Amino acid sequence: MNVDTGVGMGMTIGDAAKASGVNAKLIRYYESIGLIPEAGRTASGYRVYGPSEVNVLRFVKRARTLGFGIERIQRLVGLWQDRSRCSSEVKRVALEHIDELEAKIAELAAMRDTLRELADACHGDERPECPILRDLAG
Amino acid sequence: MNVDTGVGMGMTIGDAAKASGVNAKLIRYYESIGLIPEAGRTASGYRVYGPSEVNVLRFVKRARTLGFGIERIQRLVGLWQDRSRCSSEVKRVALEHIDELEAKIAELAAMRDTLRELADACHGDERPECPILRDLAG
DNA sequence: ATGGAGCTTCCAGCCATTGGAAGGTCAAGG
DNA sequence: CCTTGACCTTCCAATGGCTGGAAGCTCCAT
Repeated sequence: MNVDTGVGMGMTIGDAAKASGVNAKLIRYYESIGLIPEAGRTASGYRVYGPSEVNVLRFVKRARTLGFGIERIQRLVGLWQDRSRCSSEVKRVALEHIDELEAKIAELAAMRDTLRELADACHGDERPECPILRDLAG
Repeated sequence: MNVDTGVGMGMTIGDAAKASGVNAKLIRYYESIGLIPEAGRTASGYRVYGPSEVNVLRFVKRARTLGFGIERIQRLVGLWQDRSRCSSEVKRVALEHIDELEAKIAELAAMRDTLRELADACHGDERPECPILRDLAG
């Protein structure tokens, strides 16, 4: 492969996957939903990636690791590539996400706390009597 | 409606929904995936529910509220209706779920902590410089 | 020339739900 | 008796963020 795009060596989707940590299937998916722009193609139809596309993929990967949803990542990529951005906009996106994380954490922690209490009260032996089931049965 | 099933009044799916807190659509779905047994039917094909079916629905609802997945709820319902169960089995199911909740909470909390640090370091003003984007860009 | 690795597209499934369309049924009011 | 409208039925599609597989094409080394 190694198609010369004029600004450096082009890599296949597999190479871009290795370089970015985003697997090939997912790269195609991201392209299909418009999260990343359509990749260039060789004459035979293979997608071609350069260093800057790989950087975008790495950015997306890191953002996903932090739990951002696709839509927000789209906004973040847009801001990242906008030299006249305000950091306040970026911060707002981050704070929104933090709020959602907090809400989810609180929800899960409430479940855990309730269950912990019920499990602590359960003898966990061969007898049928069980506070967990008593609670679930209302 | 009010079909006499011989053990009390039968209710429609809408009444069962109101009585259990599980909406009609979801009741049908639960039946379709085998979480709950197939409901009886009137001559004209309407599903019929009695008090014990409503109790199962309430049990399922409560278990979902505690975050249990469908498969585990199936096990819990089975144990609930098994008079020769061991409470240790119920407890094991609960503890498995607690472990998963803990893992998820830890994952989300790690995201939140990282983001909080980045957001705290971000000026959030009209300038483009932003630690959040710097982090994401690697 | 052949083999196999890698590329292409498309389709389907995961989880637990929700929404909608198209059509049948029931009870109340005129 | 007939209409209205609330309810019921089934089926199909979408959500988010992937993952897997099938069928077919291309590239490169042997």
